[in-house]
Amino acid sequence: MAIDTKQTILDTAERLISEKGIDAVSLRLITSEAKVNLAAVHYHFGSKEALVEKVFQRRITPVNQRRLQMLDEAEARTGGGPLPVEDVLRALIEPPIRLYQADGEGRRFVHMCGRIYAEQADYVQRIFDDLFQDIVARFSRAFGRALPEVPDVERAWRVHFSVGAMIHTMLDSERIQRFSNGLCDPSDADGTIERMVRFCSAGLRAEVNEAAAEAEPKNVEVEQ
Amino acid sequence: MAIDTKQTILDTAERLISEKGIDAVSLRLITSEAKVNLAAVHYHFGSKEALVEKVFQRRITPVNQRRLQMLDEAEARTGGGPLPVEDVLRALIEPPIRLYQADGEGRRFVHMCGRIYAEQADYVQRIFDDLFQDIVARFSRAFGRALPEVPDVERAWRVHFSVGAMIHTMLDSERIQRFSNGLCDPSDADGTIERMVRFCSAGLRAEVNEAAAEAEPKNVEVEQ
DNA sequence: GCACAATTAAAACGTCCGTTTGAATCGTCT
DNA sequence: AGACGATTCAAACGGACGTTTTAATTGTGC
Repeated sequence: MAIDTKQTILDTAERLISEKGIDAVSLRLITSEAKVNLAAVHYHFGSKEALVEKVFQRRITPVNQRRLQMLDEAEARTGGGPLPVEDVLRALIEPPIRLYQADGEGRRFVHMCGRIYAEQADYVQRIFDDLFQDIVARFSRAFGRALPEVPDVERAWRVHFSVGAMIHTMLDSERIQRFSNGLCDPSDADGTIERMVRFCSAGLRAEVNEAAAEAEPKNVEVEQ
Repeated sequence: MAIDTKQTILDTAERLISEKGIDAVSLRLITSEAKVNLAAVHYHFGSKEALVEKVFQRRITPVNQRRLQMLDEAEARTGGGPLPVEDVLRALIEPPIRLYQADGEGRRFVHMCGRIYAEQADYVQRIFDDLFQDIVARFSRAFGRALPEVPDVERAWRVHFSVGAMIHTMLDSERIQRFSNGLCDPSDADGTIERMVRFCSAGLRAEVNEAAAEAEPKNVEVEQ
């Protein structure tokens, strides 16, 4: 049946890509493990690129929807008052990390997400940027509201660092277990989320280094 | 002349890998841009893997030496007293980031470093782990000395987050320029370093969430 | 039950890859 | 000058890849 073939390909591709990366996984490997014909990928998806996009989009869409929903809820909770930066961070971090704990499927996706973010191929970058355009815009504004006392430049850098901590944890959650001699348990989603929120909120709210801030005001062209 | 060929291959490979990633760069591309014969790679290096290792090792070795040297200096400065976490962070972060500002070569290497760290192939992971074994050990101890009040588990997580911020900045330094509409200048090494140190030190020193810390003490097997 | 579209199947296509081969060339020393 | 190791070169090898083609099979509406 068609739907089963399509689903099986998607599931198998997701699993293999999350384990090995996009380049290292051939269509022949995917189709042989999925027990479907090699040509089925092109029949159902058109190309490997389109398959990769579908695999990624299928999972990231609900994650990003949940992110926006949590941000909406956080903003609704505050009314017009100050927006706690912890809430913004949680909205950004919790949906993907929570998946890691959920089941094997979720864990696979989180790995794949990190892998894809780190991927260098142009078409992957394009897929990524397309799917994250709204998220970037909404969260940039939210962090601005949550941290009005932090200058724009500093805030942009610190959000960048926070995203780095998140991506790195998603991509490399096993490495921390190895490097910490098993002390840290990356499958503890609640703990991971709370620790990351704690770490990033402290970093985001740190006092601004005045010396560095004053050294900055050379005119910077704002593009686009 | 032999040395020139070898150097040219190394330089060209470094440039191309930093731009496109390992998998996306073929030996044919490297040798054609370097204007040397295809077989020269195998003559001088033995294999593509060995070339990649050499390319990476050539640059990372002095970086890691400088890191250890800065850590030594920081520890010498304190005598037996408390070790400022900012000094440890600076020893970790400054050597690679400083390269970014230095010249085109350095910038290329920093990109490549981020790319390689994110690479999924097994042999790349092996190269990386080999070259970083000492660094991991020394810095783990240094962070322990600098943050005795932070429990081991929390500190391991926070160092992991800090490394994530660093890797992400090394890998994706252009993305912050784009996302911040040109506000942030990744070629300002001093600013980048100070901001990252500020961010990470605040995160590393944040108060430990007691609820999370108390939820933790299930017995965790320490492997190896 | 038949016609027709949707799907699956097997095989081949052309391309690019890392690697190897064997001869030609270069540099250096006697 | 001649010999010999070091290096360069053109060419080919075998394999893997994404994609395409063409035929067989299946499912569905009349």
